[in-house]
This record gives sequence, structure tokens and C-alpha cells, in this order.
Amino acid sequence: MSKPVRVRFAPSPTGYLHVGGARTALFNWLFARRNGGTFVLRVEDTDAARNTPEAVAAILDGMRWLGLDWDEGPEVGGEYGPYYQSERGAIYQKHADRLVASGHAYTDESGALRFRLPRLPIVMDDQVCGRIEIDRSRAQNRDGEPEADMTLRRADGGWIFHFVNVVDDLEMGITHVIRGEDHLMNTPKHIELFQALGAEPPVYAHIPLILNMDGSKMSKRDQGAELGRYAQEGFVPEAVVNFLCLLGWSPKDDRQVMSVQEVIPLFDWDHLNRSAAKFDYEKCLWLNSQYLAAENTEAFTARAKAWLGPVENVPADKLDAAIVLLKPKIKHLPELREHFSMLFDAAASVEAEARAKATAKPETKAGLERVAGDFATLEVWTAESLKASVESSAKALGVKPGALLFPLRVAITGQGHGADLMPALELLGREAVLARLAARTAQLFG
RNA sequence: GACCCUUUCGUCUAUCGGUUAGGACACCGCCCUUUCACGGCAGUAAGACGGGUUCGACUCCCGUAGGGGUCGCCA
Repeated sequence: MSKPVRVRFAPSPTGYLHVGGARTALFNWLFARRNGGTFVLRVEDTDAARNTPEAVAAILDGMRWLGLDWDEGPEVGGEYGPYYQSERGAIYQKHADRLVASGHAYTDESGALRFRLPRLPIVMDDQVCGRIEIDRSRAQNRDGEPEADMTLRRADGGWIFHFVNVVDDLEMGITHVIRGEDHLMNTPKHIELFQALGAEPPVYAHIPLILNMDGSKMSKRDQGAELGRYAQEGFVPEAVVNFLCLLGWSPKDDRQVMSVQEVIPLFDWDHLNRSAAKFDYEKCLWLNSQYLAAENTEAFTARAKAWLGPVENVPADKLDAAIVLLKPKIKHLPELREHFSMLFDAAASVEAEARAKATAKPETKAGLERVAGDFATLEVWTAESLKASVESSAKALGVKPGALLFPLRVAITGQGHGADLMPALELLGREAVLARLAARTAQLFG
């Protein structure tokens, strides 16, 4: 009955991939996979000035990182190429000529090619926004003048987005256009263009935009806006995809952590939302922590080391153990560096609040000195023996172990939070612990 | 200015006329851990406002207000 589904993601190479664009790509990909369709990647590089190989690479890399494989497009080819608009000039010219021949387009006095807007009532059945009826004769510009005929080609010969976008969707047999809601009111013009070209418009679905937490539009500088940053910061791509799925789409049940394989069968219009979503970086981080926690130690260690690269402030023979020790403590990989500093940098600064809490009782100083003395005489240096030692020190002093453990943590790490303390002490080794303890005890109470 | 979309806890959302309005992030408390977390348990927190329709509206309709978007020889 209906034609095989063909959808596309058509980014403009601006030098980076925006999360909004990534989410649009993801939804198109999900729709294609759900319906056994074809996912096309088309590069809209008509603006020659901004188009660079690096800018294209940022998009392709981002797509690959997310796992969004395209069935047709750059590097994979396809029967509807070329997939760079900069290489499709002849196709655009052909259709422009048709429009001129049929009286739908004309060259204005400045040399630009313009589309004679039909200005007729138009009805569009958007799969997300519902039926929208527009009286195109009432469209006007900011000055209250009737909307001017749309430019198709600049006087300098450059093609305009609206035209090439429509022509390519037509030529490439795109059946469903899934794009950001910012294009919703461009759609009447696109439909008019399809009709002028004697073609049936595709099915449209305009998905809600992603905004900053304060409701403003996300720009490159906003936290979380640039997809490449997630790779740089060692995020688990599956976690980012998971998070993006939850922005404007819902499984309609209580699930939060979902793989794309679980999402695909549920990806239909009914599961899409129609209101804009604000970008909650904290929840993205939490999802990342869920994916990290689910990994076994081998996989996590490999991931961490691959991301860290050369690590100079951690002894090579302690790196793996340190990573495993910190695995349950972090939400994303950059936190490893902070913990490494706390653990292995004797000169790291002491956090003020932790210091205040640790030094609240003056007798704690003697307590730490007692702990150090007992540590010095330990026969074996393990987390278990260290724990027993602290307990014995506390008993001898007539205090609870808890009275010593927190100050000990602060004395060793300079922070009130961090890795499991006893395993951390074991990892650091007696020499380092005793030296740190002596120096920091003096520093804390000095 | 014209037109369009949108409005449930701070955030993402469930609810498709009858619910103590549910879940998750964040926050707070308790338990566990004689440290830090994880985990477990509980808590604070929402239907923008005003009219209708209806026996009954978060849910349907209208209006107002807020938010977002489009109206380019940008994409």
C-alpha cells in the first residue's frame, strides 16, 4: 500500500553538531528503523563560505559516535546522490527552469529568481502538531506588507535553502520530513513549492525544540549544546542517545534507562510530545552514571584509560586499581582526574568546609597522630588491617571510629567526599599515607 | 506587527472525562555503612488564569496571559 519509508537528516555544516540537530537525526533514524525504511544523510552546504571539510567531519563524527548509521549519504553513496547540495546545481537548475516555464517563478529586477506565492488557503496535517489551517493570503512581513515572493536563487546564482530543500526531498523520494518545530511555518511555502513542481508533498512531523533551562534557545556556548563535547568528556554515547530519546518522546511508562533497541518498536507519532523541552544536564549526567555503573570492571577500565590517555600524576602500577576504586563514585569520566588529584597529589589544596568539620574538636589532632602511629606498626597493609587498626586506635582513645574516619579522610584527600577510604589507603601505600598524614595533620591544626 | 505551535512538581514526563494526579532527575530526611558513596525507604513539590460544555474536567471548547517559533538574496 504505502511507499517504503525514506527519511533524511539534512544538516548544514556549521562546524559543530548541535544537540537539537542530533536529536532530529536520532528521531529520523528511529523512525526509519522502526518502519524498515531508509535513512538518508544529506549535507546542505549551499552556503559555500561556511562549508569546510572540518565542518562536515564534525557532523559525520557526531552521527557515528551516536551510532546513527545512514543508509545513503556521504561516504556510503546511494542511488539518489550526490548527497552534498553543493554538487547538485544542475538538478536545481532543471527544476528552476520548470518553474519558470510553468509561470511559477520569475526573475526580478535585481536578478534573483523568485517563486510566485499562490497565496491560497492551505491545510497541513502535521503528525505531531495536528491539522493546521493557514490562510496564506493573510501572510505579511514585519512591516505589515503582504509577504514577498520567496527567493529561490540569489542574484549571484546561489541557491536558497527552501528551494533546494524541497527539490532534494522530491528528487530523493523522501516520504516523511521529521524536523524541528522552527520549520513549522516554513512548511506552507514548501508545500506550495511541491505543488508548483507537480509533486505530492511528504508527510510532515515537526518535533518540539530543545531549550536551555531558562527557556532560551540553545546556542553553541550553552552547556550541553555541542554534541562533540560529550565525546570529549567521555560520555557513554548510549547514555546520550537515551537522554535525547527522552526529550520530546516518551515510552509512556515509567522507564528511564532504555536502549535504542527498546525504543525502536515504540517509536511512533503517538509517543511524540508537542511542547518544547528544557535541557537538564543533571539528568543526562545521571543517565551516564547508570551506563557506567552497568559496565563490568574490565570494560570500564578500558573505557577510562582510553579516555584518559597518558596519566602523569598516578603511578603506572596503581592506575588500574585507582580506576576500579573510583568506578562507583563518578557520574562521568572527567571526575576521575579530580579524584586522582585528591589521592595522589600530596600538595592538593584542602577544602575549607571539610577542614572545618574535621578540626572541630581539638583532640582529633592527637587522634590522628595515634592513628599514624598505629599504622606505622602494622604488619600487613590491607584495607582490612587498616580498618581494624583505626578501630583499635579509637578504642584506645575511648572514641568512636567515626570520630577518626572523617578527619582521616580529610587529612589524606583534603576533601570531605571521595573514594572508599580504606581501599584508598591500601592503594596509596604506607609510606605515602604516613607522610601525607603527618604533613596534613600539622597543616590542618596548625 | 501578522501568523503558527505550546502551557501537569524547579526539570523530563504519565494521565487520552471519574486517579489519594504516578514515575524519573534534582533537593531534603531516615536506614545501611563506626568515613564517602552506592543501595533501600519516606518526604517537599504540579494541572498558568478566566469562562463555558458536562452529573463530573488536568483531560473537550472559547478567551486572556506566559513561553517558543516563522515571516531573509541564512540554514
